[in-house]
Amino acid sequence: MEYDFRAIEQKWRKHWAENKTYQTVENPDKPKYYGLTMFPYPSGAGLHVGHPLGYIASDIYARYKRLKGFNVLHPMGYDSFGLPAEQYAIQTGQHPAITTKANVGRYREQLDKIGFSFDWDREVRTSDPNYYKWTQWIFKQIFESWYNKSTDKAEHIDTLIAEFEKNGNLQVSAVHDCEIAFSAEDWKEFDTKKQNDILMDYRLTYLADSWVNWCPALGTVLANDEVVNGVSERGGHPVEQKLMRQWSMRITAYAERLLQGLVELDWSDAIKDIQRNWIGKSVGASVRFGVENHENEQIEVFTTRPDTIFGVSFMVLAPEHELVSQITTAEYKEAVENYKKEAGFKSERDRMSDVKNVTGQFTGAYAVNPLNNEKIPIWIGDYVLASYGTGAVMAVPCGDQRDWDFAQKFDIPIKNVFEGVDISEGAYTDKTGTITNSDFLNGLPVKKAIKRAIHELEEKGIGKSKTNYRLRDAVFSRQRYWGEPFPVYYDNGVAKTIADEHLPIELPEVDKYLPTEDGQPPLGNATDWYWDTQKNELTSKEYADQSHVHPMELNTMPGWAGSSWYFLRYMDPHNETAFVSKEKVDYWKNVDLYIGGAEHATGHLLYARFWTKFLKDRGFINFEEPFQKMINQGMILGNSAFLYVLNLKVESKIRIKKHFENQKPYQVLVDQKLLSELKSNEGTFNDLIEKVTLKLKQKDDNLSLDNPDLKDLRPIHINVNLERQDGTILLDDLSEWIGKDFANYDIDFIDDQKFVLGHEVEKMSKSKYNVQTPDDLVEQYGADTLRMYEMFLGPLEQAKPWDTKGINGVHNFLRKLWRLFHDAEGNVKITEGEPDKKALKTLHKTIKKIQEDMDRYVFNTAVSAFMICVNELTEQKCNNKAILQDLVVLLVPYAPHIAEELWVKLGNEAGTVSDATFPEFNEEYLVENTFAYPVSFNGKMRFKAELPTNMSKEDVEKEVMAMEQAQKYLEGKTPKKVIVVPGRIVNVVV
RNA sequence: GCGGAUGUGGUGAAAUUGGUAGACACGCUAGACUUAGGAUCUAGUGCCGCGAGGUGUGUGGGUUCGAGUCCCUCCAUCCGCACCA
Repeated sequence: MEYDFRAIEQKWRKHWAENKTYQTVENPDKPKYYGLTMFPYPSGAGLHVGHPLGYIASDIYARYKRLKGFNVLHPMGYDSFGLPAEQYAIQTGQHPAITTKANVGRYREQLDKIGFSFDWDREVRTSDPNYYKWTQWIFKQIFESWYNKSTDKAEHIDTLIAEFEKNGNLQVSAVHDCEIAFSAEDWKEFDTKKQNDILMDYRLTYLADSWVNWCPALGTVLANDEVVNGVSERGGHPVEQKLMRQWSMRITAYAERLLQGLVELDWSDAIKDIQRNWIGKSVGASVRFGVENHENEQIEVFTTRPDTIFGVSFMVLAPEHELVSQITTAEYKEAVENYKKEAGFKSERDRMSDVKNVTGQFTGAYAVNPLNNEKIPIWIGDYVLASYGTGAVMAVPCGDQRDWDFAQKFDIPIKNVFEGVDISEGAYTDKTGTITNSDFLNGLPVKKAIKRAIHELEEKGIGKSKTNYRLRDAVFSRQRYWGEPFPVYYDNGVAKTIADEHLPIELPEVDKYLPTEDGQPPLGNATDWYWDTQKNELTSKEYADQSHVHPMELNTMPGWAGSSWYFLRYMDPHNETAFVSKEKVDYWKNVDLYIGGAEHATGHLLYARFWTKFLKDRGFINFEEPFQKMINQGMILGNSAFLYVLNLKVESKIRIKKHFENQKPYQVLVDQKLLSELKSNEGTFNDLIEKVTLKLKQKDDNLSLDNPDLKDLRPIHINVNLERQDGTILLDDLSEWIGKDFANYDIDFIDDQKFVLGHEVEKMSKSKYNVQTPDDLVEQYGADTLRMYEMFLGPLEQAKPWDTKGINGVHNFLRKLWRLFHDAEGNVKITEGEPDKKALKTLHKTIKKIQEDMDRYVFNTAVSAFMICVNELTEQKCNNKAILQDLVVLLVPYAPHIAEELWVKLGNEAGTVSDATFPEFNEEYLVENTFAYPVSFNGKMRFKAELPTNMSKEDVEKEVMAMEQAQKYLEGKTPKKVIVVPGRIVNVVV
């Protein structure tokens, strides 16, 4: 019997499903292993071959851990709230829940075909009310918390209220936005509204008017990580800054811990660096400068170089800085206003691309350096950002290149505070050297000078040491329908949360998914979107005028809400009384291995860390990093196929109306073969032009080609699934696929009725017609082949082009494996008895290799090791049961279906191989008596010398030098030196 | 500009601690068998050369008996950040 993968795979998938082979139960007697892959957004396009890459690696590792005796949690679910389903709903009126359900069904079908060991009983979907009930609950916990800097953790808001009642906010050290100071007495005097407003400034999620990234095309605000180069990450739509009342998450409270926590994580440096960069910590000082003629005003600046404070020769404020209008003198009013206007017109994108161009405007005002009372001009300039630091810089042209450029452009004097450094050509930005011209800092090296300067500033009460972060609070509101509703209603403008027992607050039905006519989010279309505080239920807007009926929050939560904690829900997915039970989270703890894309570095991966730390602070879980080790799988790129269209402009001698229609380009279809000829040989191109011209003349004598040029060649994507093995596409397939437009192309210049395709590696995408689904490959080769092939492609982390050419090699390997167990007639042929030495060596070499590769998360070379093993056993004609049995177990993680089948053929109970024991490596079988020493002369390998492994260095040297070949390479000379590394190499230096 | 990653045959790649460069596979060449198949088997396959031999891991240099691996220089590609004070 041949290897019938279709029958085998179907049979075992059914067996696993029926017997719940992969159901996971908490078991305190076994060590736990939690392997997780980033759950997918179920898009309408289905899975392509890039998606399963990470899942396969994760599954292999999970199955491996299982063989190693671990109790394995390996779940899967869906990040099922999101924009595409909603956009589709807007277009078609189809409820996103329906689309989502259909897509999830398709994903599940595709995933099921690949033989994953997921425990599907633990599936979660973020759009499921039973799930988002707890997302809402966690939101409430965050709402009811503040960040206490003295304990360095989040605490319940009640502890803050108690403190306010006792001492006001005078002794509170919190991360907050509160701009007023008040005593206990003041607090008690405040009305409820005022108290709530103040608390809002302390809550870890808060409602505030903030500058947000507004994307008109998507009709929603976006978080900073969702904006890339000034346009939306999804769809590439323009984004503008807008002041809006929004929910935000006070992630900045965790900036330092998010930064420090990275140290302990086993993540790639790339991702850690991206997060560090995003958090953007800089240490320095804040200094207050006085303003001449404005005794009551001070300008606070942040600087990382307080040591250069005597080198300050001007000050620059952001155009939006609040003091600008106050301090600008009458003389400069108009110029300043004009500059502000101009700066305001520039989009963020323009400002970014226009870095080189220095602009600014003098305000007429002067600041006073608090250390030497020197008068310095105050400018405004758009290189200073309102949103970073204090929106003002003390400009030190000798030590900062941008300040230097600015001073140069506007002829502002440059003071040098660095000893023996030339600053005539540019600023000196190194943090080394000695400070001079700086009063008490003279003669100090930079580092000491920084400390000394801060000390002095603090002493004089004009500044203090300060740490600044680039990280901003994350906007948490989205003006969309398909997301978690907030469990919040507004009682006379005061945001109040709905009690836990009434959660989840389910998404209301709406008749359309667009914003309302007065510009409110889609939930504004819902009729039953009012909260009745007497009945404790949602009610209709008809009752809106009743005093106990209040409007609900109209925004929904962003996509990252549900994904910030999903890994916890898998532990206890059906719990109705808690988001996860204490016992279960204490057992499973955090994720041991997380596999997913690197593109979530500043989004999901940061937010999930933030929420985890928060949940730890509030005592709900006992760890503060969600993902201990992470591997970022590389993108699988598509291998796009191309044909080319040569557009030749047609010119008519007679310029009368009827000829205009002939003036559209004459299009010649060119394939790769013709293209190379055209490029390499000018004659071919001239030939072609001549022939085309002839054709035109036949049609109408007045027509000719206008400046034919090979540059007017345009590639067109061809569906890669129509490509044949030899890299061509048949005329019929092509014309059918392109459709009626095909008639416009002249194809006479290609022979054979088939077209040679050109290729280019690009991102896999529907629009490039280069998407390949796993389904076809599973159909053609089987899931085991697909699994092994995806691993065989190369290192997991690396981006690599998808190419099915090599898949035969892996498929052949499985067939060869199959033949090891069968005779020529296809009957099972396995012998009992003691295995021979050679076979044992092959097996144990393989065990060692697989073990080592798993330990360092390398999957491609493990596949090679299996191939080598089977090649050797085939050569040895080994069909010994003991050997084959261990081999089958080794193979379970990679090719579970065939392993199950062979396991049964070996006489074992069906369905038990997943819980077999990983074979023990035994060094003994690898011990050899002799070793073939490579003998090099001056580092060049010349020949090999087979010598006993236990031979001493001296004897090896003697033996080798006595050899005939050695004499040949010595050419009669005496060796200067002979290096012998026992069991490794011999190198002769001549 | 700053930070990170990667550069090895025709292709995907391997070389884990400085020790035989190209394992394994695809492709290709030649051959065997054959109820022509997307089957199996044998031999070959980095480049130059008939050959002995030479040469070879992006470039140039260095350390070393020995460098794909370590150090310095430069180049290319990709990713992230970018007037961050």
